[in-house]
Amino acid sequence: MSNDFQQTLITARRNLILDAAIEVIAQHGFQRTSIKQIAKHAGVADGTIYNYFKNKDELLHALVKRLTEPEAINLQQAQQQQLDPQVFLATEVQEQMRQMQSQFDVFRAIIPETIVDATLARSLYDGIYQPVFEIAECYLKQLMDQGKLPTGDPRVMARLLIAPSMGLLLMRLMGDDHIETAWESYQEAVLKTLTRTFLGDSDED
Amino acid sequence: MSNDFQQTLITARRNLILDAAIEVIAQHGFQRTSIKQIAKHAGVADGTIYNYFKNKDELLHALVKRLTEPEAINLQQAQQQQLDPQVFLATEVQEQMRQMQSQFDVFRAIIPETIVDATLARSLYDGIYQPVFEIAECYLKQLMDQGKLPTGDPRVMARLLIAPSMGLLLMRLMGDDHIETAWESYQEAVLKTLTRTFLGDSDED
Amino acid sequence: MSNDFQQTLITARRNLILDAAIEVIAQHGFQRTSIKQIAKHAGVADGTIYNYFKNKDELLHALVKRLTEPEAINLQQAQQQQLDPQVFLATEVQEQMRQMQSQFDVFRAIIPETIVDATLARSLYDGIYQPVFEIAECYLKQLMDQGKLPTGDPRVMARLLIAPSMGLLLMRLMGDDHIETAWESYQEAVLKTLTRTFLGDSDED
Amino acid sequence: MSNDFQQTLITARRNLILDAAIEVIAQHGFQRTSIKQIAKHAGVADGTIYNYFKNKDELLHALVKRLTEPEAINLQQAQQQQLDPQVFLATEVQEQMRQMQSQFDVFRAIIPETIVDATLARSLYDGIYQPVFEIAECYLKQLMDQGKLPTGDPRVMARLLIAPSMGLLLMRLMGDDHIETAWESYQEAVLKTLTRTFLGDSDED
DNA sequence: TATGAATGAGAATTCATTCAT
DNA sequence: AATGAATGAATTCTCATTCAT
Repeated sequence: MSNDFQQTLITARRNLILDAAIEVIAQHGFQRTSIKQIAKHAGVADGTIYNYFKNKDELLHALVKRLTEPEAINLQQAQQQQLDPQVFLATEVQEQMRQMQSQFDVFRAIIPETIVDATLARSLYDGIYQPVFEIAECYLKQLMDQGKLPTGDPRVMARLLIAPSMGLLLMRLMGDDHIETAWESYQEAVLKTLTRTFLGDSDED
Repeated sequence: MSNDFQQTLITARRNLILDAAIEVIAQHGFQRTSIKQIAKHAGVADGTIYNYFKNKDELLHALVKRLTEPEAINLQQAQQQQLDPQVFLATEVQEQMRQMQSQFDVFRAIIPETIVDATLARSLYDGIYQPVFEIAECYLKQLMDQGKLPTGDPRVMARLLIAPSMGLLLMRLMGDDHIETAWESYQEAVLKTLTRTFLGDSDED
Repeated sequence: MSNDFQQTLITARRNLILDAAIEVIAQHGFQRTSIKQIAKHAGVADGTIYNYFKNKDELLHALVKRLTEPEAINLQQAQQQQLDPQVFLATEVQEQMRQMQSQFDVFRAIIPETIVDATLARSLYDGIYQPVFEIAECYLKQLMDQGKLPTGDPRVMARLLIAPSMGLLLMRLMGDDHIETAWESYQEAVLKTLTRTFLGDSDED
Repeated sequence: MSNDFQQTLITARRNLILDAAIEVIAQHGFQRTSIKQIAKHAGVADGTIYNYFKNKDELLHALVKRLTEPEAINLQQAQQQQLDPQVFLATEVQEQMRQMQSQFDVFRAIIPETIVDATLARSLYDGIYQPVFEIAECYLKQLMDQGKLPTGDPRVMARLLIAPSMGLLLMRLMGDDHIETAWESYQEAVLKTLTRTFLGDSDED
């Protein structure tokens, strides 16, 4: 009883620290952010952070984990339904870009380290992109088999499906103001181009 | 005379250090790479590096500068010629991806810091992407005016032109093996999809 | 009544903690052992330890105290009896070495700190060695007066009486396997040499 | 040339740091002594110490090494000469106790950690005591074979040879003032008792 | 009384930078 | 110009101790 409550408190505090960490790290970068800064921002003592995370690196891994875990659900649903190609594409892309938008600071905090630390990269990759690839590859194969798509390497095509949004993310991370400001327009635009690319010259406005 | 020779020597040594820096930084990341490591890899003493660069950060800026300066040439050429749209696209994309391939380690070294340091990002952006955007935007406007392209925001479209290769770069940086291995196939594939997107269902090889 | 019972409980728990402390400290050394480790080993919470000991150092002093207090009895007995020299020697040495054997972990826990902390050293010295010295000095003087022993400084001789067993203890603490394994043989051997030294070329079994 | 000189300087500074370390550590104990204290005492910056020793523990190992290396010479000599038993004993004991006296602070610094850290103990043991034991055991066997000594386990006897001086060292480490003050008398006294023990009721003063 | 999360002082260690040679 | 030892600020992390529950 009190145990459950305790657990809730602990989880809450853990998340508090993670949220604080995201903000500061997104601003200054992981390596340039000290535990002291994170602690101060979270309103706790330095040592407290070590009650929740084994070390500074673990904090980053926890960020990746928190990012990858709950979102997975959305994908599973997409997988189970036998979707109309158009809907499939839309769902997939929208979901990707919606997450990039809502979790932008997390990506900003994580991605630079991800490029530098293979373990972290693998963690993020396995958590977010691998599943998408698998679904996409599977789906694309179906389309090819049904003759709705010209034959090609599904691995390549799956990656091309993700590439535009990833590219926009990277450019935004590198400070592209227009992408930052007009993210939603890009969301639409990407969907449009992908539709055209993968489903032929479709009829749209 | 002796002065010129001196200058050449100095430039050579500077580049020696930069090349060493790229290798080590690409492997371990900028923050995790110490001046000592770079110096050792370059075969000079720690202090020597400070004869060529004001401080560690300057080294990174020098990398960006060296990356942006000579390559600009390729773009200028593209700009001056009144190109056939198909050729324009091909040239642009190929050039982008060729550079990403040949300078991969530089990108690996630079980009994580770029995401974290706005000044650096600006430097890279202004040096590499802004010019491309300007040319592309300008070119796309022409196409629209000529009715060869449906109307749309040229800023968005220009960025969509770059996005796929940027996305592939990011995924490769994050350790995607297939992209690393089959970069050339992706180069072709990107060109194909962009052609289809921007120039309609074109005739492919 | 309930008070007495309470007191017993408290003493029991105190000893529980001390016993746990001995085990962990003997294994890792006092400074390298954290309160957390001791608490865990004792099956109590960190804070609980502070209900029984003012601070970490007090725990060590308590160990010394517990070691010195009850054992004193054995000495008193030795003192009161007018012993045959041979028996005196035997009793004294056996008792020393028996205690070293049975309380080895305590010595292992205490002695390193004892060397470093004068107060602690004094505590142990006054509790264990001083009394022995006093008895021994007194006894040796008697023997000299009776001409049974060549004249000499009783302080020196008393210390020489203890030195061999102390030396063996130290060597064992430093990891001498043979001494650890064959402690009993050493007990005999020490007795034999001391007999020869202090009581002349005696008749041995 | 300049290289040799450099090397000398480096060795000198290393020894400067070691000497400073001995003084401070002997006073407060290794764990309670911070690198800062040692650096201050040595008149160098904190970081400088890490130019000479990989970490704090290495400093301790260096102390042991410096203690064990040069002294070994004395033993080798003893080994090669076919000594008169009396002379052998005297040399051995004197050497031991002379070293304990002259290097007392080193022992004070080292021994507590030695008890707590098996690796360190092994290092000291192998460096100082093992050689003595080997020589002594070998020598004692000879004596036994020649019938000059009653038969017994040479391992035990060798250790009994060392035990008294070790015991005195320990007692002195634990703050025994008389031993500290009258070390030389103890040196003589130990020799006398060992002579009596191992060589029979010898004729002396 | 017992608990164990929070605290923050203090320790070891790293490393960019300087500067005497 | 090149060197590399010295520096000390800054960082991560530990852990004795406290205190609200």
